[in-house]
Amino acid sequence: MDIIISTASDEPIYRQIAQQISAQILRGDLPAGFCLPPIRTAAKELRVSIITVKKAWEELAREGFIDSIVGKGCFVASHRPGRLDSMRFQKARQRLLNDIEYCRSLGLTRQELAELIDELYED
Amino acid sequence: MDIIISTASDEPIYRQIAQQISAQILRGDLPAGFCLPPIRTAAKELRVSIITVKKAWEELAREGFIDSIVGKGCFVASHRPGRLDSMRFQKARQRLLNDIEYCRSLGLTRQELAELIDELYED
Amino acid sequence: MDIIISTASDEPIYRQIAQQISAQILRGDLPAGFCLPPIRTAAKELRVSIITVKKAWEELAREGFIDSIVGKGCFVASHRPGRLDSMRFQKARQRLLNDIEYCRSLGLTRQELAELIDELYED
Amino acid sequence: MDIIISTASDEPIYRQIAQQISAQILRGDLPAGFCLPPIRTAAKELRVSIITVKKAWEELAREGFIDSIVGKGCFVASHRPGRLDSMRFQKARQRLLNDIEYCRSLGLTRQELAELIDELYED
DNA sequence: GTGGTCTAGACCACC
DNA sequence: GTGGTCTAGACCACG
Repeated sequence: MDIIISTASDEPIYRQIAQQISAQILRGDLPAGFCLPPIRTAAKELRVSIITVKKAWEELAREGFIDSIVGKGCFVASHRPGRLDSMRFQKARQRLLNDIEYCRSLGLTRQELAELIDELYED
Repeated sequence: MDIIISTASDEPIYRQIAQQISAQILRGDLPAGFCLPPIRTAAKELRVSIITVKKAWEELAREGFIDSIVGKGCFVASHRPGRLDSMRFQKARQRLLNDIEYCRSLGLTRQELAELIDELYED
Repeated sequence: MDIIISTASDEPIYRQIAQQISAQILRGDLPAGFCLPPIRTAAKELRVSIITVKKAWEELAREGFIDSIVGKGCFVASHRPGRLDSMRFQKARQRLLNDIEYCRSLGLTRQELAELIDELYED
Repeated sequence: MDIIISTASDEPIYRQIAQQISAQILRGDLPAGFCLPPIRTAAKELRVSIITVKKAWEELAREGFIDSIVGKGCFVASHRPGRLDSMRFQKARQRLLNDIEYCRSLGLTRQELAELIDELYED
């Protein structure tokens, strides 16, 4: 449960949770078959409502990241080889698409954009 | 009023308007002193509520892009040389920050990120 | 709001609602652009919790049947021609698949199955 | 014990077991008087909890497919001639009823339904 | 013990 | 007014 919640963010809490867990799965930190903590436990640990955790788990199940089995728990789903990697790029692409377009509408050249991103990547 | 509104987007309408106008100012399409149309006119042309346009104008004024003069209208603010350019980068930086971090959490290397951005910049 | 809820059914209420509305859309009874009643109104009319209606609306939005616009309402989405018809068959196929297999495991011949279905179609 | 269990299915495990055994009885694969394995043995073989097998056996007994004799075991019940066959159709009818109605609500004609079933029966 | 559903009631941003 | 999120607390079926 390596999750950081920011109440300041405009991203809803349940989505923050889902995104961070899906990122962990995509990175390979959570292997297939791994059992997520029960929603009640996770809720207590993250200091949020059970329902908020449940919404996050639901989103993960809907996107195919986990399988939820009543009475047993929620488990990281297994994917065919290479699938995770392509999803990783797809997710990144989705997220970046609008921003790149926005930067272009700002008149940034390709060169300027590349430099900006390099600077930000360092943190 | 070269503005495209998408009701499907999750970005609120007033913010879509404000962003597109600020981008036009930053690009230099709207010069300092340019008079924005009155909110009622803009609302009619964009087919949105007056209150929506008002919020957009307010956001632009808050960010210092326009000055509102009671009884006369809203005018594009003038900036000292180089200021617009630095704002352009600041806006882009703000927008990209979270997403670059997300891409890093996905495990993308600097190289992979650069390639992805290049690909997206082409459209 | 031509919806019948059966508390006896093992199908959850929110899913009964979603299925009946999606069926109405697929049949063409609810045209593209049609505005669904607000969740509070629908909840009152159907005598269920607001949340139950919301879950139904969410499911419909997730499946692309409706678009939900904050502050305005939920509207039947438009589809390209022929799309609704193919979805109609896809939905039916999904639903029947398991049952046909079950009937086969029961040893029903194709002929017996056809007769049974004919009988049931009449009600 | 020719039984396949899918934890992914939304059908509870005990019901999957009961359905597959009842199908075997209805098909005549398990003759009257046949002795089912003791629940502990079955549980071990199927890799499920004892309580799950117990529930499956109970369901079968409730439906009249088996008789449970304390201290001796569970035996496939005997039926008067023709009874099994009528039960076979009754089971199929039960299962198909809701789905045929759903297909009708989708606006499928009798003809379309028949073609769809034919297609699915082939697998 | 687990997840799934349903409930009531609150606050928020947007239009 | 609208939908979106978060809250607390209940009951159920399943294993």
